[in-house]
Amino acid sequence: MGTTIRDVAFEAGVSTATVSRVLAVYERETAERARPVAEKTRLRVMAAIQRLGYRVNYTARGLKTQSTMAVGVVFPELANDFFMDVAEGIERELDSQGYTMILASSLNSIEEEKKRIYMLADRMVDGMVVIPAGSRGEHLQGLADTGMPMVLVDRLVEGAALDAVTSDNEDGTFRLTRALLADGFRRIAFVGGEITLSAARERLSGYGRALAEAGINPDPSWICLGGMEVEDGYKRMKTLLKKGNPPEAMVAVNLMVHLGMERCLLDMKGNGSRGQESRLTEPVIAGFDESRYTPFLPACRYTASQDAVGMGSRAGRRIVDKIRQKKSGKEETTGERIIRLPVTIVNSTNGGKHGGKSL
Amino acid sequence: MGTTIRDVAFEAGVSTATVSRVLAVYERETAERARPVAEKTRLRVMAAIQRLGYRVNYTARGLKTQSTMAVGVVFPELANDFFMDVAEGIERELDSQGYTMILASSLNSIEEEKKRIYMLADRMVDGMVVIPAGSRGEHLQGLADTGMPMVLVDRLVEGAALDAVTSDNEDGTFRLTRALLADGFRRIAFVGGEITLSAARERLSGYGRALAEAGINPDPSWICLGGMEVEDGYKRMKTLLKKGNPPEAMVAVNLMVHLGMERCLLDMKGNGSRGQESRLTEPVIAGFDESRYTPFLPACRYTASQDAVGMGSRAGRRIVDKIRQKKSGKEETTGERIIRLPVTIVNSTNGGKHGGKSL
DNA sequence: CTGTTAGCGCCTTCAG
DNA sequence: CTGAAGGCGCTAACAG
Repeated sequence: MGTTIRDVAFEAGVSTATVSRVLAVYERETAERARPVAEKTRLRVMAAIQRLGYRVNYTARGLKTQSTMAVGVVFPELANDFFMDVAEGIERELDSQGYTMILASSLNSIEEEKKRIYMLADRMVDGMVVIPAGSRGEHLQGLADTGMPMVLVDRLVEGAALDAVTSDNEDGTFRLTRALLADGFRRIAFVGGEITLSAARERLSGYGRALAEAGINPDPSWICLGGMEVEDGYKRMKTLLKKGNPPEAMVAVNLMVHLGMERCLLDMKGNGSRGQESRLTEPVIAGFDESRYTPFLPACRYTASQDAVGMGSRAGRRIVDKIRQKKSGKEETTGERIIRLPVTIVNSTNGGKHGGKSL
Repeated sequence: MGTTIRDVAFEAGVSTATVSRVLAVYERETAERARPVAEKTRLRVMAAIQRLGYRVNYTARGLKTQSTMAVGVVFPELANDFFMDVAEGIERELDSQGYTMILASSLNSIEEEKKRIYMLADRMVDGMVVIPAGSRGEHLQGLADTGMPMVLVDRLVEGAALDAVTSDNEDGTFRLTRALLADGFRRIAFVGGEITLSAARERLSGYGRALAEAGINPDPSWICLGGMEVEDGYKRMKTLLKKGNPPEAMVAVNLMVHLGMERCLLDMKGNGSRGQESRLTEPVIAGFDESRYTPFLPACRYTASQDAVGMGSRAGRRIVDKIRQKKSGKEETTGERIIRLPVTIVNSTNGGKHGGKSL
C-alpha cells in the first residue's frame, strides 16, 4: 500500500518509534504526553515525511490505541432540513476538534437504528450522537452501558438516561399559541404529532397550557394527533376543514406536517389558480420549525425557529467532552444532563430567519 | 475491550482460524472463497458467538484485509435537498451491499474538499463518491491515480477523467425553455449559474439551443450568470426587474437560485400582503430541480426534476462495482464512463412529483 | 477439515 | 533522547 512509518524511519535513518513520537507532537490529543525528541532528528523525520508523502493510517492507529477519532451520527432520515442543519453543526464542531463524522440513517425505524448503532460500534467509533427514531431507548442505553459515550439530540426516549440536547419545545408551542390568541383567534387546533415522541408530547403540552391560561377549553376534535410527515398534515387538515365549524387557526407540530397542511389548503381552493383568492375563510397556521421555504407558505403566520446548527455544535462539543473524559479515565459526572436550547418565535408574515423579524 | 475472536475460539474449543472461517461464510463478499468448515464445529462456534455476544472488529479486519467496507462521500454541503436525496440513494445502495457510508462536507471549498478526501483515504475507505465543490479536479484525479476507486456525481470537472453519474442538464433546460416558448413567451432570461461548474454550463447551453431553434436571438442582458445560491437569485432577479423592458419569463439554474428569485418577487409586491395581486406583470419561472416545496413557489410554472435518489443509487452501485473489480484484480474498463440520467419536466402549476403531473 | 504461524501499520513500555 | 520488541484483533497461507 502507501508508504508506512517504516519507510519514513528508514528514509530518516531512525527507528519507527522515533517517527511515531514525532507524529505525536502534532496531534492535539497526544501532544501533552508526547515524549521529547531532539530538534535535529525531528527535522530529519519531518523532511522524510514530506519527501515520501507519508500519511498516517488511522485504521492501524485505531487498532492500537482503541480510538478511531470518529464519531457515529445516526439520524432518522437524511432528506430533512432540520436534521441536516443539525448535522452541519455537528460536523463543523467535530472537525475543528480533529474528529470525523460518520453519518448513517435509521430510516425512521427503531430496528434499523439498532443495527446502525451496533455497526458503528463495530467500526470502533469513539462516541455517538443520535436523534432517536422512536420513543424507546433500551438499545441506546445498552450500548452506552458498555462504555460508549452517547448523546441524544432533539428527542428524549424512555428506558434510557442519556445526555441530550434539545429545544424548549413546550415553550415554543406555548408562545406560538399565545401569539395566535393575541391575534384574536379562539378556535385553535393542534395538528400532527406522534405522541410517543417526547418532542411532540412537549409541543402538545405547550399548546394546552397556552389555551388553559386563556381560559379556553379546547374541543377534543381540535387535537388531531398522529404522524410527523407531510401526508399526515394533509390528511389531518382535510378532516379539519370538513367539520361544520372548523378552527380558525392551527398549530403544526413540525415543518413536514405544516407543509402537508398548506398543500391541502392549496388543493382546496381549486388547483391551478394559486394567485386567486377563494371564498373559503382561510385558516392561519403557526408551525414549529423555520426554513428558507416558510416565507412561501401562504397560511403561515408564525414559526418557532430552533437553532438547529447550534444544537448540532452543542451536541458535538458534548460528545467530544465525554470522549475525552473517558480517555482520561475520569468516570464523569452523575446521571443524564439535558440541555434545552430556547426557540425563537418568528412572525413569518415578514419573512423569518430568512428575511423576517423575531418577536 | 469487547470479546475477541480468541475468546470465541476458547469458548468453542477451536482455533481462531476456525472462528474466522465460520465468520467468512456469513459475509457475501467472502462466502465464495470461504474454506469449508464441518457443520458440527460451525454450530459450536456459532453457539459460542451467541453466548459471548461476539461482534467482529472492523478496524482489525480492515488492517489485515486492507479493506474497511466503507466508502467516503464528500458533498459541497449537507443542508441541501438535492444532495441529501442523492445521499439517501447512495446510503441505501451501499447498505444493501454491506458497505457503510462516511459522509463529509467540503463546505463548498475546493481546499476543504482536498483535505476531506485525503482524510477519508487515511481512514482507508474502499472508495469514494464526490460531488465536486469546484470545476477543477486534479486532486481527485490524483487520489484516483493512487488506486482509489472514485465516482463523481452531478458535476464533472476539468483536469480529471473520472466516472460520473449526472443528469442530462442540457436537455433539461432545453425542454424547460421550449415549454416556455410553447406558452407564448419570447423574452426569456437565464438566471444564475457558476459558469465554472459543468452542470451550470450545460444548462445554459440547453437554454441557448431552445432559443436558437425558435429563431430567437437573446438579448445579452437576459443572461444573468453568477452564483448558485439563494442570494444570487435574489440579486439577479432584482437587477432584471429594474430593466426598462424586463423579460416575461426566466429559467433558473437550480432550486436555490430559483428560491432567491421568488423571494425577490415576494418582496417586490409589498411585503405582508402575500395574498394580494400586484399591478406588476408577474414573470413566470421555469427552474431546475423539483422538491416538495416547489408547489408553493408562486411564479413557478415548470420544473426539471432530477431523479436524485436514483442518481445516488446508481453512483452507489458504480462505486461498489469498481471496488469489487479492483479487489478481484481486474484492472477494469477503459477511461471514464459518464452516465446521464434523463430529467422529467413537470408542470408545477399542478403540483409536481409531490402532487403534479409530468409532461 | 482444522491448527499454527505470520504479519497488516502503528504505538508504547522497557532498556539502553 | 532513542531503539528493540511485543501486541492491538483479525485473516491467510501453509502444514497437518
